[in-house]
Amino acid sequence: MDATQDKRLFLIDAYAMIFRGYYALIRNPRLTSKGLDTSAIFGFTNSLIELIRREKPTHLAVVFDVGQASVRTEDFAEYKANRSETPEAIKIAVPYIHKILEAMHIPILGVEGYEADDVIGTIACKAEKEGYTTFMVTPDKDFAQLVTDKIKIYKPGLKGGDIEILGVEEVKAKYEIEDPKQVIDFLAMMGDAVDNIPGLDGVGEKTAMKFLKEFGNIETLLANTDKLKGKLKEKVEASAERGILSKKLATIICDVPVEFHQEQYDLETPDFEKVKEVFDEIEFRRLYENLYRAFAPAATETIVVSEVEVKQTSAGTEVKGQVMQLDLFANFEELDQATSTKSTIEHNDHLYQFIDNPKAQKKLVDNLLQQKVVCFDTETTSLNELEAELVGMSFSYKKGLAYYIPLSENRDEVLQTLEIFRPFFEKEDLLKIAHNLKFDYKVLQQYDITVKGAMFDTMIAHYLLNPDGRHGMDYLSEVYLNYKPVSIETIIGKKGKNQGTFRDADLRTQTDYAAEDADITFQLYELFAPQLKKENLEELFYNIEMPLMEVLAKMELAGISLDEKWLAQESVDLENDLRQLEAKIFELSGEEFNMNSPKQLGEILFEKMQLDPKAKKTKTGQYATSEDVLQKLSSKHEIIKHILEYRTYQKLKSTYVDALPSQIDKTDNRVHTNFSQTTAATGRLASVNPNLQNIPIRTLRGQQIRGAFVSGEGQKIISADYSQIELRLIAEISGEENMIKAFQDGEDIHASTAAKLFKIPLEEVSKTQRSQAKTVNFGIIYGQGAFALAEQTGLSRTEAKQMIEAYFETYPKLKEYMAEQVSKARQLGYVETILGRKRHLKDINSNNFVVRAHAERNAVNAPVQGSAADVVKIAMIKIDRELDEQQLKTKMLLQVHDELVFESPVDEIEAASALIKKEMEGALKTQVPLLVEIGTGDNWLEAH
DNA sequence: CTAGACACGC
DNA sequence: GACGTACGTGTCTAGA
Repeated sequence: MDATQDKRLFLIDAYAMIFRGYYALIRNPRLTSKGLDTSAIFGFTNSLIELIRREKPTHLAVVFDVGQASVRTEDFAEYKANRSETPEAIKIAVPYIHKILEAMHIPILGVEGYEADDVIGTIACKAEKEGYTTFMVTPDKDFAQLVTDKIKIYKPGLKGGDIEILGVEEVKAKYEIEDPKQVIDFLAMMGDAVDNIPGLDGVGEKTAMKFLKEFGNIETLLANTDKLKGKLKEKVEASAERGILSKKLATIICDVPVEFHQEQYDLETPDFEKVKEVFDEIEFRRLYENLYRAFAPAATETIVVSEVEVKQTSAGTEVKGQVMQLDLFANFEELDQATSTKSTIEHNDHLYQFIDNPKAQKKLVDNLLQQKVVCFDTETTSLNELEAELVGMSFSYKKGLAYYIPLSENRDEVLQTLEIFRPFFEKEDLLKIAHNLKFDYKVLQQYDITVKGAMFDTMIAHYLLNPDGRHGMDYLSEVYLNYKPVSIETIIGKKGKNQGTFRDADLRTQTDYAAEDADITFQLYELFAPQLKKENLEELFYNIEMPLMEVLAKMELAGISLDEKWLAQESVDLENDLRQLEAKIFELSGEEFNMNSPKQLGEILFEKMQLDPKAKKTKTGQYATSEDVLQKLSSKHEIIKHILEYRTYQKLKSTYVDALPSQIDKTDNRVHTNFSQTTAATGRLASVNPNLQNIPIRTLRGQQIRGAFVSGEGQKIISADYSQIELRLIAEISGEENMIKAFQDGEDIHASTAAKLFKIPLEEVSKTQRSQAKTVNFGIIYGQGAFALAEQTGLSRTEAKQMIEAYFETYPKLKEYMAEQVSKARQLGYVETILGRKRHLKDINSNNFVVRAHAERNAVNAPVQGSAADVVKIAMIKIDRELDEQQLKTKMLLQVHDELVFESPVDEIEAASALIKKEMEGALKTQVPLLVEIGTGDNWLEAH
């Protein structure tokens, strides 16, 4: 700003502002520190800083009344007597304010015997001759101060926003007068010129206005009282003296002995250190940051942030920070409310700020659109995306710098604000980072915003880097950034019925939390992105997991319909069956007990009934009563089969029949599961809330529950299943020709395996032999040993061992492959899938047999299970794209590891089925054909 | 409120 | 000689 062109002198009436600040604030909970009421200090200082920030004065001084105003001493006697005692807080405030002003290098003026008004008026007159525009900063509404055309009244608003600036023109217009000095006559008449001095009796605002027009000033009025009538005449004449006194007291004396040396008033940069000392003493935190911002270099909209140095040491990450020079919005006039809120500038490592002004928000978006990489985060009222209402959004594209956009409770207003941000979310070549992006994606989708283009989920990134670990942001921050973020629970309360929502928090708290999340996530991105590249995981990340995230989001939002009527009836039926079984069991055991307690059941079976003298116990000393244990006892007592049946029904009822209806979303009557992309270490998905990946299928009664998953009106369910995908993939990966050939010839793989194992023609394979071969096939996939095999097949240990040997003879490459995986794990510490998904096996060299054996089994299993997961994921992405491309309305609803479930309008079932089968079978180029079995029906059971 | 036992899926 | 298939989630009980 060029001072020679625009010389703006601000003169503050100190006591007036201190009083005003005090009275404005005492209505609020008191600002105290060390037991002192700091309202007056805060009110004044806050207004001062706000003034500097907004107006950028070139010159500034604060004027105090000093001593008795001797010029008016006599007149003051009565005037003062009517004043109430100065509040203690104001007496305390003055010395602190002096200290603050000194530290800020702001001149303190005052002339013995004169009021601040007089001093200001005199200086203003002198400054005018030097070409200044002078602003008298005062909360008073008397315009007697308007001693010259050049002076303006600057009346700061209570909350910083509603300032009022009154110059001559404004005053003339307001009072419809020629000479602004007439205002004092007006005020003297109605008694509003000086505190506690009433004006003329019987004269209010309207009468005063009339008198002003008729007589011009108070003296003329009083000289012509004969023109008045009745009571009014009497009253005015009687109170004439007071009116004159009032005018006299309010008239500014413009010849105070004070010089105006402009250089004395130059606004200088404060001594921040000193100010901070004072602020620290009275515990003003936010004010310091505001002060800092107020003095930030003007006229720049770019971020000037000094770099923060990060040092990795053995003790952890060391962050050395510099002060942020400036934020985005310095000198941005429209930004009324966009004050920075983070109080930790003393840490010098970050700047968090909220922006609630649409113009400023647009500015921010302009800025975001110029970035290549931006991190964002949404804050909502709920973790359930369907219920969640947006409370705010935060953005960060530079470490230590983040913005928070608070959003209205009114949905229409939120939609308006989101329109401003739409270009950001939709920009293709802008990498949008978030932690658990699927959540934000779904929430925004509910507001008609589709996040498009390049995306980066730091949670998924970490999952690929370390699939076994935890991936929560707080955890990652502590581990990788050595920083413990503000816990959400400190804001909204502990989990439970009394937990509030993010909306209940005040804006400053919201800003701190939300901005921090965006900042941290951005920093995690900076760490993880290069690591993904280094570990060759970029392809998997950008081409599989991130696109899959979108597919999953769509599936979850779609949900699936349930036959509630059937479930309700089934609940009743199951309950009846359970009560009958229970009665039977109690009768047989001769005692009533809690059937749902394995502990009680064990005691009944093994102590009271003595069904097995060598009963197995669990590690806690309880009797084991799991299914396999009971199964072996079934011949001993009739009660066992009832118990097993009871258990099955109890499970069906509690987990499915009763639980599922409670998960139905009220708005669309469908259940919306969540597919977790980061929990299964092998690369599989997991389904939660509810888990729709473990809906019964094996037992007849269990199967009926699948029947309750129904298609909507005019639609059918399509279910597509990979046939033996894991076995096919292990054949493929190991290059085992015998197995590959069997698959290529379309043989029944288990029968084929049995034929080879038992060296008999395929046609002669018995049911038992096929079943045994099947068990071995699965055992191989899981790295099972002879002992477990024997247990499952009923063979002896030796027989089982022989069978495994025979198996490896049949499929020699398989044996090789398994050994290779283990040795690869030993050397590299990890194994990987066909797409390079890694699983780290730190226990592979353990001396503990059990631990090591576990790791070895993982070494074999992880690539197989993981590769199968990869293939299904590829298929899902391709199907989603094709459906979109061909504009089909068929929707993917569920994924159950090797099965995909769709809902398809009746008229496109054939097209959709063909498309699905094609994409699934062609997901990966393999020697071994991938076979998909597909079916349709009115519900999931029929489709199978 | 947590750990353990159990049962469902692939 | 040990050793008991992988990966998950949800429900319930018991005990602190």
